[in-house]
Amino acid sequence: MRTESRKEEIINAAAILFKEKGYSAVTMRDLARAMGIKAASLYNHIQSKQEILSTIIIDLAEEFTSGMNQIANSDQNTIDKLEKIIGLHIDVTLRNADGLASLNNDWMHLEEKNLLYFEKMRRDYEENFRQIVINGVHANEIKPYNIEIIVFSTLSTLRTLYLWYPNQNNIDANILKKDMMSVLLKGVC
Amino acid sequence: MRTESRKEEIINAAAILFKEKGYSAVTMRDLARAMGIKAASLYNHIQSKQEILSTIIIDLAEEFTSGMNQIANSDQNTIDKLEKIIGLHIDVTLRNADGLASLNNDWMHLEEKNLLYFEKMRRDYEENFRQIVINGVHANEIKPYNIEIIVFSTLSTLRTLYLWYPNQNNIDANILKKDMMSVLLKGVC
DNA sequence: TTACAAAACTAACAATTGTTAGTTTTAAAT
DNA sequence: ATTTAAAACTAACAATTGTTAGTTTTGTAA
Repeated sequence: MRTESRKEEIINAAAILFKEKGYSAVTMRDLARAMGIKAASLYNHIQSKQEILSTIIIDLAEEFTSGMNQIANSDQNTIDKLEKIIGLHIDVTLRNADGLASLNNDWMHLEEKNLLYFEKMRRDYEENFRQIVINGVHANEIKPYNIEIIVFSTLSTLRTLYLWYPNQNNIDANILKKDMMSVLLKGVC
Repeated sequence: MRTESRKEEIINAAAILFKEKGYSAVTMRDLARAMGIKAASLYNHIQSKQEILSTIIIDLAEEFTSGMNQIANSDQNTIDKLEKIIGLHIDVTLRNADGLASLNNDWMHLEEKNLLYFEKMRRDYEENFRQIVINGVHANEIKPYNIEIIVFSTLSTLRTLYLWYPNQNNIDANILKKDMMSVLLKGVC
């Protein structure tokens, strides 16, 4: 197993702290304390607090972008695509739940350039999702409810997984995927 | 129409700023600038930055608590109760979407006493919700999926309404309630 | 043992933070 | 016109912020 570099250790520790209190409330001295070193020592490994944030968020956003593009460009039916999207969110959540907190709550603290890049990726992701739902309605695979409400309610659940899943002990990822499909698509009553 | 006091104006302005950047990233000078006065002048109306945050969050949490208690103690069937809960979230979101951002993202910055009070209200709210779902399953009104997944996916959507609803121009509240019921309960395919 | 790079340290900085004290302005009631 | 309370102001504070400069320690390869 690949041992993580000191820089990666710092970024992971930062993600945990950012999850607990948000980017702005975490000081470099907090982060240093969590690493067992002094704040100035962090700068042997990272360039700035901002670099930590953008690494966490942009890496995750690119992961979602890449995953979504593959799914959207595939020739599966709507239900299969939605299943793949749910799987994507569950996989990313399992691998990096802490980072997802920053992506969801601290993206607005990215500096200009990365902020624009992030916002474009998020817009594109949502647009891909919306098109899949629209196609599903046209193909009679999805009920003709208000598109925006379907997109919003589904995405809001998937985006919030990071808050919930780490607290559920031993729900197997595959069982979760199956149940999440049922609840999100087939309804509960 | 009741004119709002200067203190209420400050709290409303603060809620908007907290929504945009989070509690920790908003300075008293930011807030003063938004009000068109100097930072020190704010203290003629409020006691502290912390008081602003706790007013925003605790008022909203008590509103949810009171609404949920009425619903949980009523003798309606499960579906009607869920409909009332959805209505509660939509009503609160319509009235104070900005404040809900703080409730969702900045509750951890409450000081000890209010933090414990808030966490208890949130626990009780969730437990009430869970019991309603459990009773619904027993009464065969709700499909016997994993309870935690039903509770999580529904609540995550309702909690995130504040991000989405203000951006939808003129979706009537009653239509939204009806569609949200359909999507959350009857499924989309 | 020496050499060297990685990674820690101490000390300090300029800027920003929430907040206080004391004073002046504004506007309505007498 | 005078009084009074509300609401603004200026000036300053002590603490905390992200970050830099320069130095010392640590561990590994030659």
